Amino acid sequence: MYIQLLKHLSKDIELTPDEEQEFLSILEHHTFLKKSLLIQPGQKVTKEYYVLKGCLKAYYLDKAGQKHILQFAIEDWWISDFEAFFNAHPAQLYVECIEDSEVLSLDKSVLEDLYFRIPKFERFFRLKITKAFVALRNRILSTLQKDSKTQYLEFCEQYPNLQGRVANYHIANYLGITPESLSRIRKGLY
Amino acid sequence: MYIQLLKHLSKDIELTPDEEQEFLSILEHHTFLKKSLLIQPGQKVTKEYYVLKGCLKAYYLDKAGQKHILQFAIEDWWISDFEAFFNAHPAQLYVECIEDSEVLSLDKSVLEDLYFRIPKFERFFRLKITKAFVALRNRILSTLQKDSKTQYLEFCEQYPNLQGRVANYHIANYLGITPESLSRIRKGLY
DNA sequence: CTTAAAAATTGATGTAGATCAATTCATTGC
DNA sequence: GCAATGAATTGATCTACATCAATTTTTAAG
Repeated sequence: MYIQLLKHLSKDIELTPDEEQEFLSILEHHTFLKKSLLIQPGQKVTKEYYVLKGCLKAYYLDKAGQKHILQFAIEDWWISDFEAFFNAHPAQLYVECIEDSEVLSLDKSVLEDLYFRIPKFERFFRLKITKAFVALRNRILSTLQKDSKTQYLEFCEQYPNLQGRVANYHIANYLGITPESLSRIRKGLY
Repeated sequence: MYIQLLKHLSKDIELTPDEEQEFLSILEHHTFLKKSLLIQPGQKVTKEYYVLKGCLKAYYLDKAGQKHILQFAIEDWWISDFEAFFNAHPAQLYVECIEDSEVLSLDKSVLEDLYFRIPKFERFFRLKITKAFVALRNRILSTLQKDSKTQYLEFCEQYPNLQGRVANYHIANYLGITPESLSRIRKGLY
C-alpha cells in the first residue's frame, strides 16, 4: 500500500523495517472529493499531507479577493500551509483538492515526538525543507530574470505531470499572469 | 567575543556550556574588505557564513550580464550560496562584501559530523532553513500580489537596518525594479 | 579642497502584459 | 443529447514600469 512512501523516504534516509513501521503507524489515511478544503485561513494547522493520489493546490486570497496559487501537489508530494504548520500560526492559505484525492496526514506534535525518538526523521524533514527552499529560491530567480513566456516553458519542463492535468488558468495564476496572457503565450504571440 | 552568536543559537536550542564550546571550536574567523568575493560561480561551496560585522550580498549574474540580488546579510545573519552548499553543486551565485566585514565560517562536512554527535544542531539548522523557507514564500506572495511601491515600503519595514545602509540601486535590484523606478517611487510618483 | 567616479534623479518615449468585453470551445449534470 | 456552466481564446485599449539619455548630487580618493 505505502510502498510509494517508503521509497520516497529511502531517497534521503535509510530505515530499519521497524522504523518504517513506526513511521507508517503515525500516519492517517484520508480521502477527499474535488473542491474539499483541507485547510482554511484562520484555522490551526496541525498536519502536513502526503499525496497518494489526486491533485491539490495551496493558495492565498488577498484583500482584493484575488487568488494566488503558491503550490500544487500531486502524487508523492507534500502539501500544507507550511508557514502555519512550522510556526504554529493560524493558517493564511487555503489547501484545496483540484481532483478527488487520497492523502496521508502527519501530525505536528506526533512528528516532533518522533524526532526525539529517531533523529533520522529530523534529518529527513530537514532535507525536504531544504529542497523546498532551493525550489523557491529558483522560482524567485526566475521571476526576477525571465519573461513570462520563458517562465511558462520552464514550468512545463519542470512539472511535465502538471501541464495538461491542471487547468491553464491555474498555471497562469501560479505564474502570476492572466489567463489571457497565458493563452497568447501558448499561441506563440509575445 | 561570540556572545552574539551564542544568543542567536539560544533562540532555538538550549546548549550546555560544553556544547557551546564545541560549536565555537568548529568555526573559523575571517575578515574581508569591501568588494571581496567569498563565493564565485563554479566554485565548490563548502562553507556558510555567519556575519559578525559588515554587510554582504548574494547575487546571480544572468546570461545577459544582469545582476539579481537574492539576499543581503548583516550582523547576525547567515549567508552562502545555499543551493550549492546543500546539494554539493558548483556555485551559481556570487557572495560579495558590500562593506568591510567580519564573518565566521562553518564547514559543511564538519557540520555534518556535528549533526551525528549532537542532533540538537540538526534541529537548529532545520529551524533556520524553515524560517528562510517561510521568508521566501512570503517574498513570492508579495511579488505575485503587490505593486512595486508596496513591496518597497514593506522592504523598508521588514529590514529597517538595511534601508539607509545599502544603496538604493541595490534595493531596487533586490526588488526586481530599476533604480529609476525606485527613485520615482520614493518621490511619491506612481 | 579638488576632482573623479559612483549614485540618484529627471524627462521623454516604448512595451509587456493587464484589463475589459465578447465570443467560442469543452465539460458536466440531468 | 441538450442545457448550463466553466475554460479558453480573441480583440481593443490601457498602464505600470522599462529603457534610454542627460543632468545633478553624493561619495571617495589623492
